[in-house]
Amino acid sequence: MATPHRTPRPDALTLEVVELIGEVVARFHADYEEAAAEHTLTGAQARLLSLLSLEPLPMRRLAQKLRCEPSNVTGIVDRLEARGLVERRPDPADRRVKVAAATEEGRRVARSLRESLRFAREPLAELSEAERLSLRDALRRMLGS
Amino acid sequence: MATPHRTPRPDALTLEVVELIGEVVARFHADYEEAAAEHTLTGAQARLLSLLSLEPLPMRRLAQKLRCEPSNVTGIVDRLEARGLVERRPDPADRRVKVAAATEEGRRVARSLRESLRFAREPLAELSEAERLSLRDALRRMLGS
DNA sequence: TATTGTTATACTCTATAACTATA
DNA sequence: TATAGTTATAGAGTATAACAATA
Repeated sequence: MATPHRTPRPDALTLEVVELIGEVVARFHADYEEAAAEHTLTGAQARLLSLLSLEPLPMRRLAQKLRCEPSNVTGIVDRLEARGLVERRPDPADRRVKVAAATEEGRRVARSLRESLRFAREPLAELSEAERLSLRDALRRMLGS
Repeated sequence: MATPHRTPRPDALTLEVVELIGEVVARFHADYEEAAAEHTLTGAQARLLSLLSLEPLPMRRLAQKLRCEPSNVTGIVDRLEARGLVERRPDPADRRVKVAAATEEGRRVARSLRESLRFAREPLAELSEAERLSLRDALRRMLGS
């Protein structure tokens, strides 16, 4: 066979970058979970609350954004609602829809959560502005945006 | 008060890079979970198996590497062992210790898992070699290595 | 006494399927 | 009929505490 691999085997540089990204991902996640825990939130709760702190969303949309089944969203919103961080509102246009929205307190917690994310400061602080710019451009191109 | 913030508020560029890293993290995770699911593994099982495909490790060390409690490792190894992907070996030097090791089949699955990680190819393929080099350097510095 | 791994327990997240109330 | 949200269910991950075997 002339082409033993359907897709090209990544070169050494690519493999190293993948490895490094894996480490960054692990550190980012650990930081995020830790910051959530400091606010007595689980990671899933923190992610949902962060989304709602930007704009209210129907349950269905939340499930899409969180890449999970709609039935899971019910429980997560239930728990946040029980703590007064989120509320469910009716949608006047479609009475089947429930729009989840962060409360004042919910937005406060989301802001505090965002600011306690050390990842924004520590590892990035190691980089010069030029490095941050080139990092930004590389990430943008990777994400195809 | 002269200094209203204990830590400096990140500038706009830093915030954008954090945002982008968040997206990369999300995509990486989604890819990883999907690749694991294709092998009928959960994310946690895939991570543990990947670790063991490099070298056998005592249960305690596994917990440290996975950043979780040792009691959790018991269950994950149980499930992988039931499928013949991992085995527990005694440690001759300390009879309290059990060393988890990937079986031949486990290493095969780990290799297949690694190769099915699209993240290694698709987003990085968008970058030129020079961009990958500068991305590597930035990531290295962020991780302090 | 301290440490390793396990068990028991309780909670959360997750997907699947069935249900309800709307559309 | 189709859709939005919920409920019921079961499996998996997680932390905590208590335990047995070994150091």
